Amino acid sequence: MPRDIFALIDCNSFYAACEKVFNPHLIDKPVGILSNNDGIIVALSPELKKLGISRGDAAFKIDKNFILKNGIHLFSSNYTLYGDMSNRVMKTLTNFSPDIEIYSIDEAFLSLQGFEHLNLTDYGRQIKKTVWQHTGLPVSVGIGPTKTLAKVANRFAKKHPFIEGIFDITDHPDKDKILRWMEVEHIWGVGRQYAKMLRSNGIENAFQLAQAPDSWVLKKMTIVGLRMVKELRGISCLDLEEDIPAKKEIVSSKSFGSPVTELNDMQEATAEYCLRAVEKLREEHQVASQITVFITTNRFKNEPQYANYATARLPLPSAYSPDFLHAAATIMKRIYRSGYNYKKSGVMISDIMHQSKAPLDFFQPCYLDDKRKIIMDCMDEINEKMGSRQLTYAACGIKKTWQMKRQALTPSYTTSWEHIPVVKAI
DNA sequence: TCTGGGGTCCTAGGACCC
DNA sequence: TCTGGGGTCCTAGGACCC
Repeated sequence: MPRDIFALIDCNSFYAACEKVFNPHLIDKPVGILSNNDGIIVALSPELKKLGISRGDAAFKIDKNFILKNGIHLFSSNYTLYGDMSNRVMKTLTNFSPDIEIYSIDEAFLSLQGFEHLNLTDYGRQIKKTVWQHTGLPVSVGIGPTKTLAKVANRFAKKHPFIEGIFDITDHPDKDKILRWMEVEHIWGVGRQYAKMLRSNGIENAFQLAQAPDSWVLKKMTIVGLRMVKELRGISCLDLEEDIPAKKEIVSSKSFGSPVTELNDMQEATAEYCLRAVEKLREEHQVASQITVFITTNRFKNEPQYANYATARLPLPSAYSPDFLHAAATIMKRIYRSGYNYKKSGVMISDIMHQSKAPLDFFQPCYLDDKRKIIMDCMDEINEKMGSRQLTYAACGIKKTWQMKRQALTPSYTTSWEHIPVVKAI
């Protein structure tokens, strides 16, 4: 069995880079992308990082004069745009290997097994160049015998401009040195808690972690941690996952643009999230029979706090929006208490199965067995063509005082005819 | 004034059954 | 005084990822 070879391709500052593609005057400018409700910075261009801004900083805390003086541009997050750009990147990557795992919106693993006769660093360079030509997005390429080492190589490539964004750690003479350079908190699979634990046990970098005894790692970090440590040693434990597994739960939740106090508003907002969740369910051709609704106040505020949730089961698995809207409204009535400033609500759909496996029932209307599916398909099609929520339910309300703030949203350049960029002859 | 949203996996412990 | 033990299923909580 030949050993595995993985490449991890990762877009640099993805959200900020997407904005720059369609706003060329932003190139070399500090750009930041905001979370929902324009609350915090979730993505930043290198130029913004250099000014001392970090992921997680509150947007309003950045001084207005500082923004003007440094030519900083902050945008609301435009997931429609980023999702579409992501598809273009992934489509390009499929030209470079038949085996691809789309790991996140801005990352993919490729298997390069069978490509060993090539100079893989050159191949990585070709990948980078092609993605740039097709999309205008810069990527980094890390190559290694395990996914975890490919991640290490990718980070090394990103942090060392002189190697131009491509690094192959396989059989590299400085491998140990690089593992020593890799601090534990940056290893894939080590988060805040584990990093703290490891450091308090004198383990500060990937090299030291790779030396730790199996039994100790197993005890402290479960089987997941042990797999990761083996991968650092060059033993591949994580396979490429090419088939996108069916979702086991679907969540839709959002913070409100401003605090909500009334039951009616809570129900409307939650109906909106519920609708989105069931839409996602239908996109995957699935049905579900369980719904959970949760609500919470703002835990950062010094005021009375309340959080609650409850679950309901549908008599039969369904993907018919009104089934879920009805259940959600009933749950909300049960868990809502007046006298609080609510910050957020959400809907989780679980107990999911493919629609072809849904049981039928002679005595009750079933999703696939009557007009319900036809109505849903029709609604989805109209909304797809005419813009989302052209056709919706009154349960979602009209005033929508709770709607999130997005004051600096860029156009949907690639997915809306109205927003498509126009080239003008001068 | 702010502090996102959407997922997965693993483990421990309780309920229940035989 | 002693009050099994093993298996399965479910849930909550904790860790991680982007």
